[in-house]
Amino acid sequence: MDFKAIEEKWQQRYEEAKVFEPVVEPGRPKYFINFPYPYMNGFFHIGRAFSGIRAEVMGRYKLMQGYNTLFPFAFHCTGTPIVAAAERIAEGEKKQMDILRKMGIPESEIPKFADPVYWTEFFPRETTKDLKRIGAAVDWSRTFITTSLNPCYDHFIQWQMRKLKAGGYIVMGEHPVVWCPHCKSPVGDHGRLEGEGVTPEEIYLIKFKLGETVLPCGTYRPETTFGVTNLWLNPEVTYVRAKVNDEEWLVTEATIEKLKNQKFVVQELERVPGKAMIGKKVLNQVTGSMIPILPATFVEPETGTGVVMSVPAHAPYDFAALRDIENNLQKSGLTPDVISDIKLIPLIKIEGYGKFPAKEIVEGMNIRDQDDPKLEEATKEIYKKEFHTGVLNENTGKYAGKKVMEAKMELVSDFVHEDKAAIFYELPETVQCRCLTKCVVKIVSDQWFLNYSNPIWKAQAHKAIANMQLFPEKVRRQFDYVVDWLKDWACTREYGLGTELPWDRRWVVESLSDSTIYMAYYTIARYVQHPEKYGIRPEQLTDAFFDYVFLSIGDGNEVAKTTGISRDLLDAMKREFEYWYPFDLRNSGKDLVQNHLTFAIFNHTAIFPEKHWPRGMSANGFLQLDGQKMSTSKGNVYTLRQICDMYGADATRLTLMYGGEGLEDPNWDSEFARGASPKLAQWYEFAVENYGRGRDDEKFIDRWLESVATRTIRQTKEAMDRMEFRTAIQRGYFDMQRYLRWYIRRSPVPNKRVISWFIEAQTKILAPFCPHICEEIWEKIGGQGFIARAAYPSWDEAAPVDESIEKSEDFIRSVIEDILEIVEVAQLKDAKNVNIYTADDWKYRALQLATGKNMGQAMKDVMADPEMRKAGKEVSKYVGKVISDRLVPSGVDEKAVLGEAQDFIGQEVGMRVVLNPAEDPENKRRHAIPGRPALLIK
RNA sequence: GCGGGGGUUGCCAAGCGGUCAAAGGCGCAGGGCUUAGGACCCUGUCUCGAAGGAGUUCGCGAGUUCGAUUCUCGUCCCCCGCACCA
Repeated sequence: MDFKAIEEKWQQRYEEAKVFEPVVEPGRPKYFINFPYPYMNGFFHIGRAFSGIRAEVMGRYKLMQGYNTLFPFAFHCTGTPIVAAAERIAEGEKKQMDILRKMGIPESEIPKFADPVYWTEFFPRETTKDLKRIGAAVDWSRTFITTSLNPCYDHFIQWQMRKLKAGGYIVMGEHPVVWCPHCKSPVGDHGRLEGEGVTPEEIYLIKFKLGETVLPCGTYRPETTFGVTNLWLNPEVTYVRAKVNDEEWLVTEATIEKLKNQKFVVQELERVPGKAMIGKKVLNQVTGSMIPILPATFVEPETGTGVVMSVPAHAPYDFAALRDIENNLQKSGLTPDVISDIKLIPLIKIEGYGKFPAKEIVEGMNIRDQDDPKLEEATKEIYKKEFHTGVLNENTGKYAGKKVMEAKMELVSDFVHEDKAAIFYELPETVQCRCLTKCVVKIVSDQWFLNYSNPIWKAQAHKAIANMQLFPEKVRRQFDYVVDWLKDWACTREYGLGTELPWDRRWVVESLSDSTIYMAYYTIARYVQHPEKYGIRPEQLTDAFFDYVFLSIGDGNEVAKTTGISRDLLDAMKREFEYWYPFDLRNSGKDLVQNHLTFAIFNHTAIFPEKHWPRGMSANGFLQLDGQKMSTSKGNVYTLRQICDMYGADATRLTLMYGGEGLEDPNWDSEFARGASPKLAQWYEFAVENYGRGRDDEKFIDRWLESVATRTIRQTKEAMDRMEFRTAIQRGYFDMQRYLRWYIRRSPVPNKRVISWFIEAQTKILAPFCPHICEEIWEKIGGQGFIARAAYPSWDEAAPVDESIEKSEDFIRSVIEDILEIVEVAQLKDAKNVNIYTADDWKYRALQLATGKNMGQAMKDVMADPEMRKAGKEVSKYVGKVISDRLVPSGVDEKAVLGEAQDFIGQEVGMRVVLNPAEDPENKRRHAIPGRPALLIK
């Protein structure tokens, strides 16, 4: 079977007939589904294709449900990666060129990628091809790219930003970033050689005082200020006395640059060798005590401020260093009295440790000195325990009795307000820029933020979520959590492709911020993106235009006049928006719940009235490849194009959708993919061969097939409604096929009406998953139009599932299985004859009377029947079994069913079947119970 | 660490108080389709079993219950996110 030819044939027909380019049809219910446009720095990845095709399958399903369905698609080009990659190509960087080579870009084409604009042309074009190739039911008349390269979209984003600003949703502020001092720009993950995922962490500078000089000690644990016994300075390091804001600080040289980057005003005064400070006494402003400065070699000048406070009761490093001094007082050059005053000060109680946890762990782990690497582990252990389970002691004043976790922020805020501490940012690990420079933390000011921390806005977002349909329902918690957790989002960048911030042209709108309400743009894209048809020029897309079309603000005639767009065209767009909006569902990978999808919710509530807020969101896991996580290092990353070449469109789609559902990571099963085409080919052949053929008389088994298929279609539809596509394929394909196989076994010549009905239903169920082959079948069996637009299978509510028929069939199956098992176990391969004895009538009656009751009541009711009393002992034995095994009557007329299926059973087991013969040589009949006839095999 | 999602028989995966040795798919084994078969159909696929049965299983450890894969608690492991970025 030539799948490729079939796929191309139908893709062409789809395009010619504009099957997926819906137009406004007033009165007809619509369904608008979409998918976050992919970023165009490469081909469409198979993992992303999984999420995209889920949306597309849902769209196709809704179309078959009768909805006027819109599934548009666009391409994201905003941000730095494309620009950065193009620059690297321009520089001839091998690594970047290899990436393109690996994608299959011919050598001669590579130089073109030195221009970022080329990326934005090439990849959207190629991705479009790939999506058409997979049969994606996309309305391509609405496609576009982002950034100023698309002036119409650019105007739309400018309108959006002005709208948000006018609404008070955009504020100015500052925030810490990872910064490259050489490139003079923030360095995101993709711009780093080292330090992926590292972000600035807040640390606290506790101010100790030596006269008027402040010694700021960097710490993650401000609560331990209550237990400081001394400070540590590295005697081998040079310190600097400097004017910092209005105070005089003492810090290491390396700290000076860091302070400057973090908005401290710094003026260096003089250099001081660390050694000179040893032995001096400083004031702990929090406790009021005077403590000495002691020497420690573990103090690194690059970390924190190079000034460290010592809490030997709770910090293993401090305890070890202090012990080192005691052990070798001479070397430290200190007098004994300095040391003798130092007493460990406990301030946190935790379970499993005594008063001095640091002492215990250092001694317990046999840590030799302050340079012992085991200290790292000890510190982590104590920190974790104390932070999560620790309670502050009475010597912590107003914080006493509180948990460390809870008291920490309160105490920081108090210290800072009392000028006893300052907030500072530090990188917990080294970050190296691609230019080889070591990165630092910089506080960027004049930065524009989307004010997601605004509680009123958060409340709106919660409200929107509460009214949304979510798949799977489990993500609701996550959405609500994210809304609460989200802080202000820096929505502008200094660098990269995008839309200039309309009121401050230095900035470009950041790439997640230009992607929040663009689904609205899809509704009018078929007009504004096609000047050749409608003659709309970008400059005509004024704020008044968008206000009118999207928000019904302003007078149509006035807007037509000022924009120069005809009133008719204007209103056509307005109608289009009002018909399609809000969107019904947006599907993506689960990673976008925490940012993009939630941003979309926020921004919709800010700009649109409630009736246009999103109706639904859905999320799915990340595609694994044959159980392996996809990653470049494993070399198992595939593009949609590659997979499609290997397996074909329908097989790829079916395999993807059978890969999994819910939030768990789905799996691409190559074995399944390999077997998919033959399976589909087989269905094609069966359908075409059997449709409209068969006998006319109706048998028991025909009703059985109708019954099980009806039930299964219903289950399939329910799964489809919830986007549970794996379940839908399980029920709607594999279960259906299993039933069909049994049906054919029972009745090699099918009933004409039933088999034709079944073939139609099965093909339609498969159609959203494997559209091409299903179109082909549909055509061959004389279906009207495209199966893509045919009505999804339904069932006759009046002739519902017939349980007794299904149970009867199960009964036959179980009898056959029992016979085969006996033959197997008793090694009766040569048996020729099987006698089947159904249970005595009284057992059916006893079952009827006893079922669902307790033993006493059951016996009473059964024995009330005089007939029963005759059988006495046997009756009580059977009733006992009914109760303990919770048996229930099946309602199957066993004699009749076996009579009907006698020949079939005989044929299946290869024996002559005799039903209820008078003779019973081995006295088997008495073992028979309802649902379980006795058997004698000879 | 925090928030969320998970750990089921060779693999993928359903089940979420009794009907469960646990659906389905894949893989594997045997048989059939009177040549072949990467097609298709049957059968089997935890262990034992010369009559349809019995036993041991659902990350690990406790508990609730007449009864737990399903509920509670503890514990270990895996995935996603923790931001300024696509």
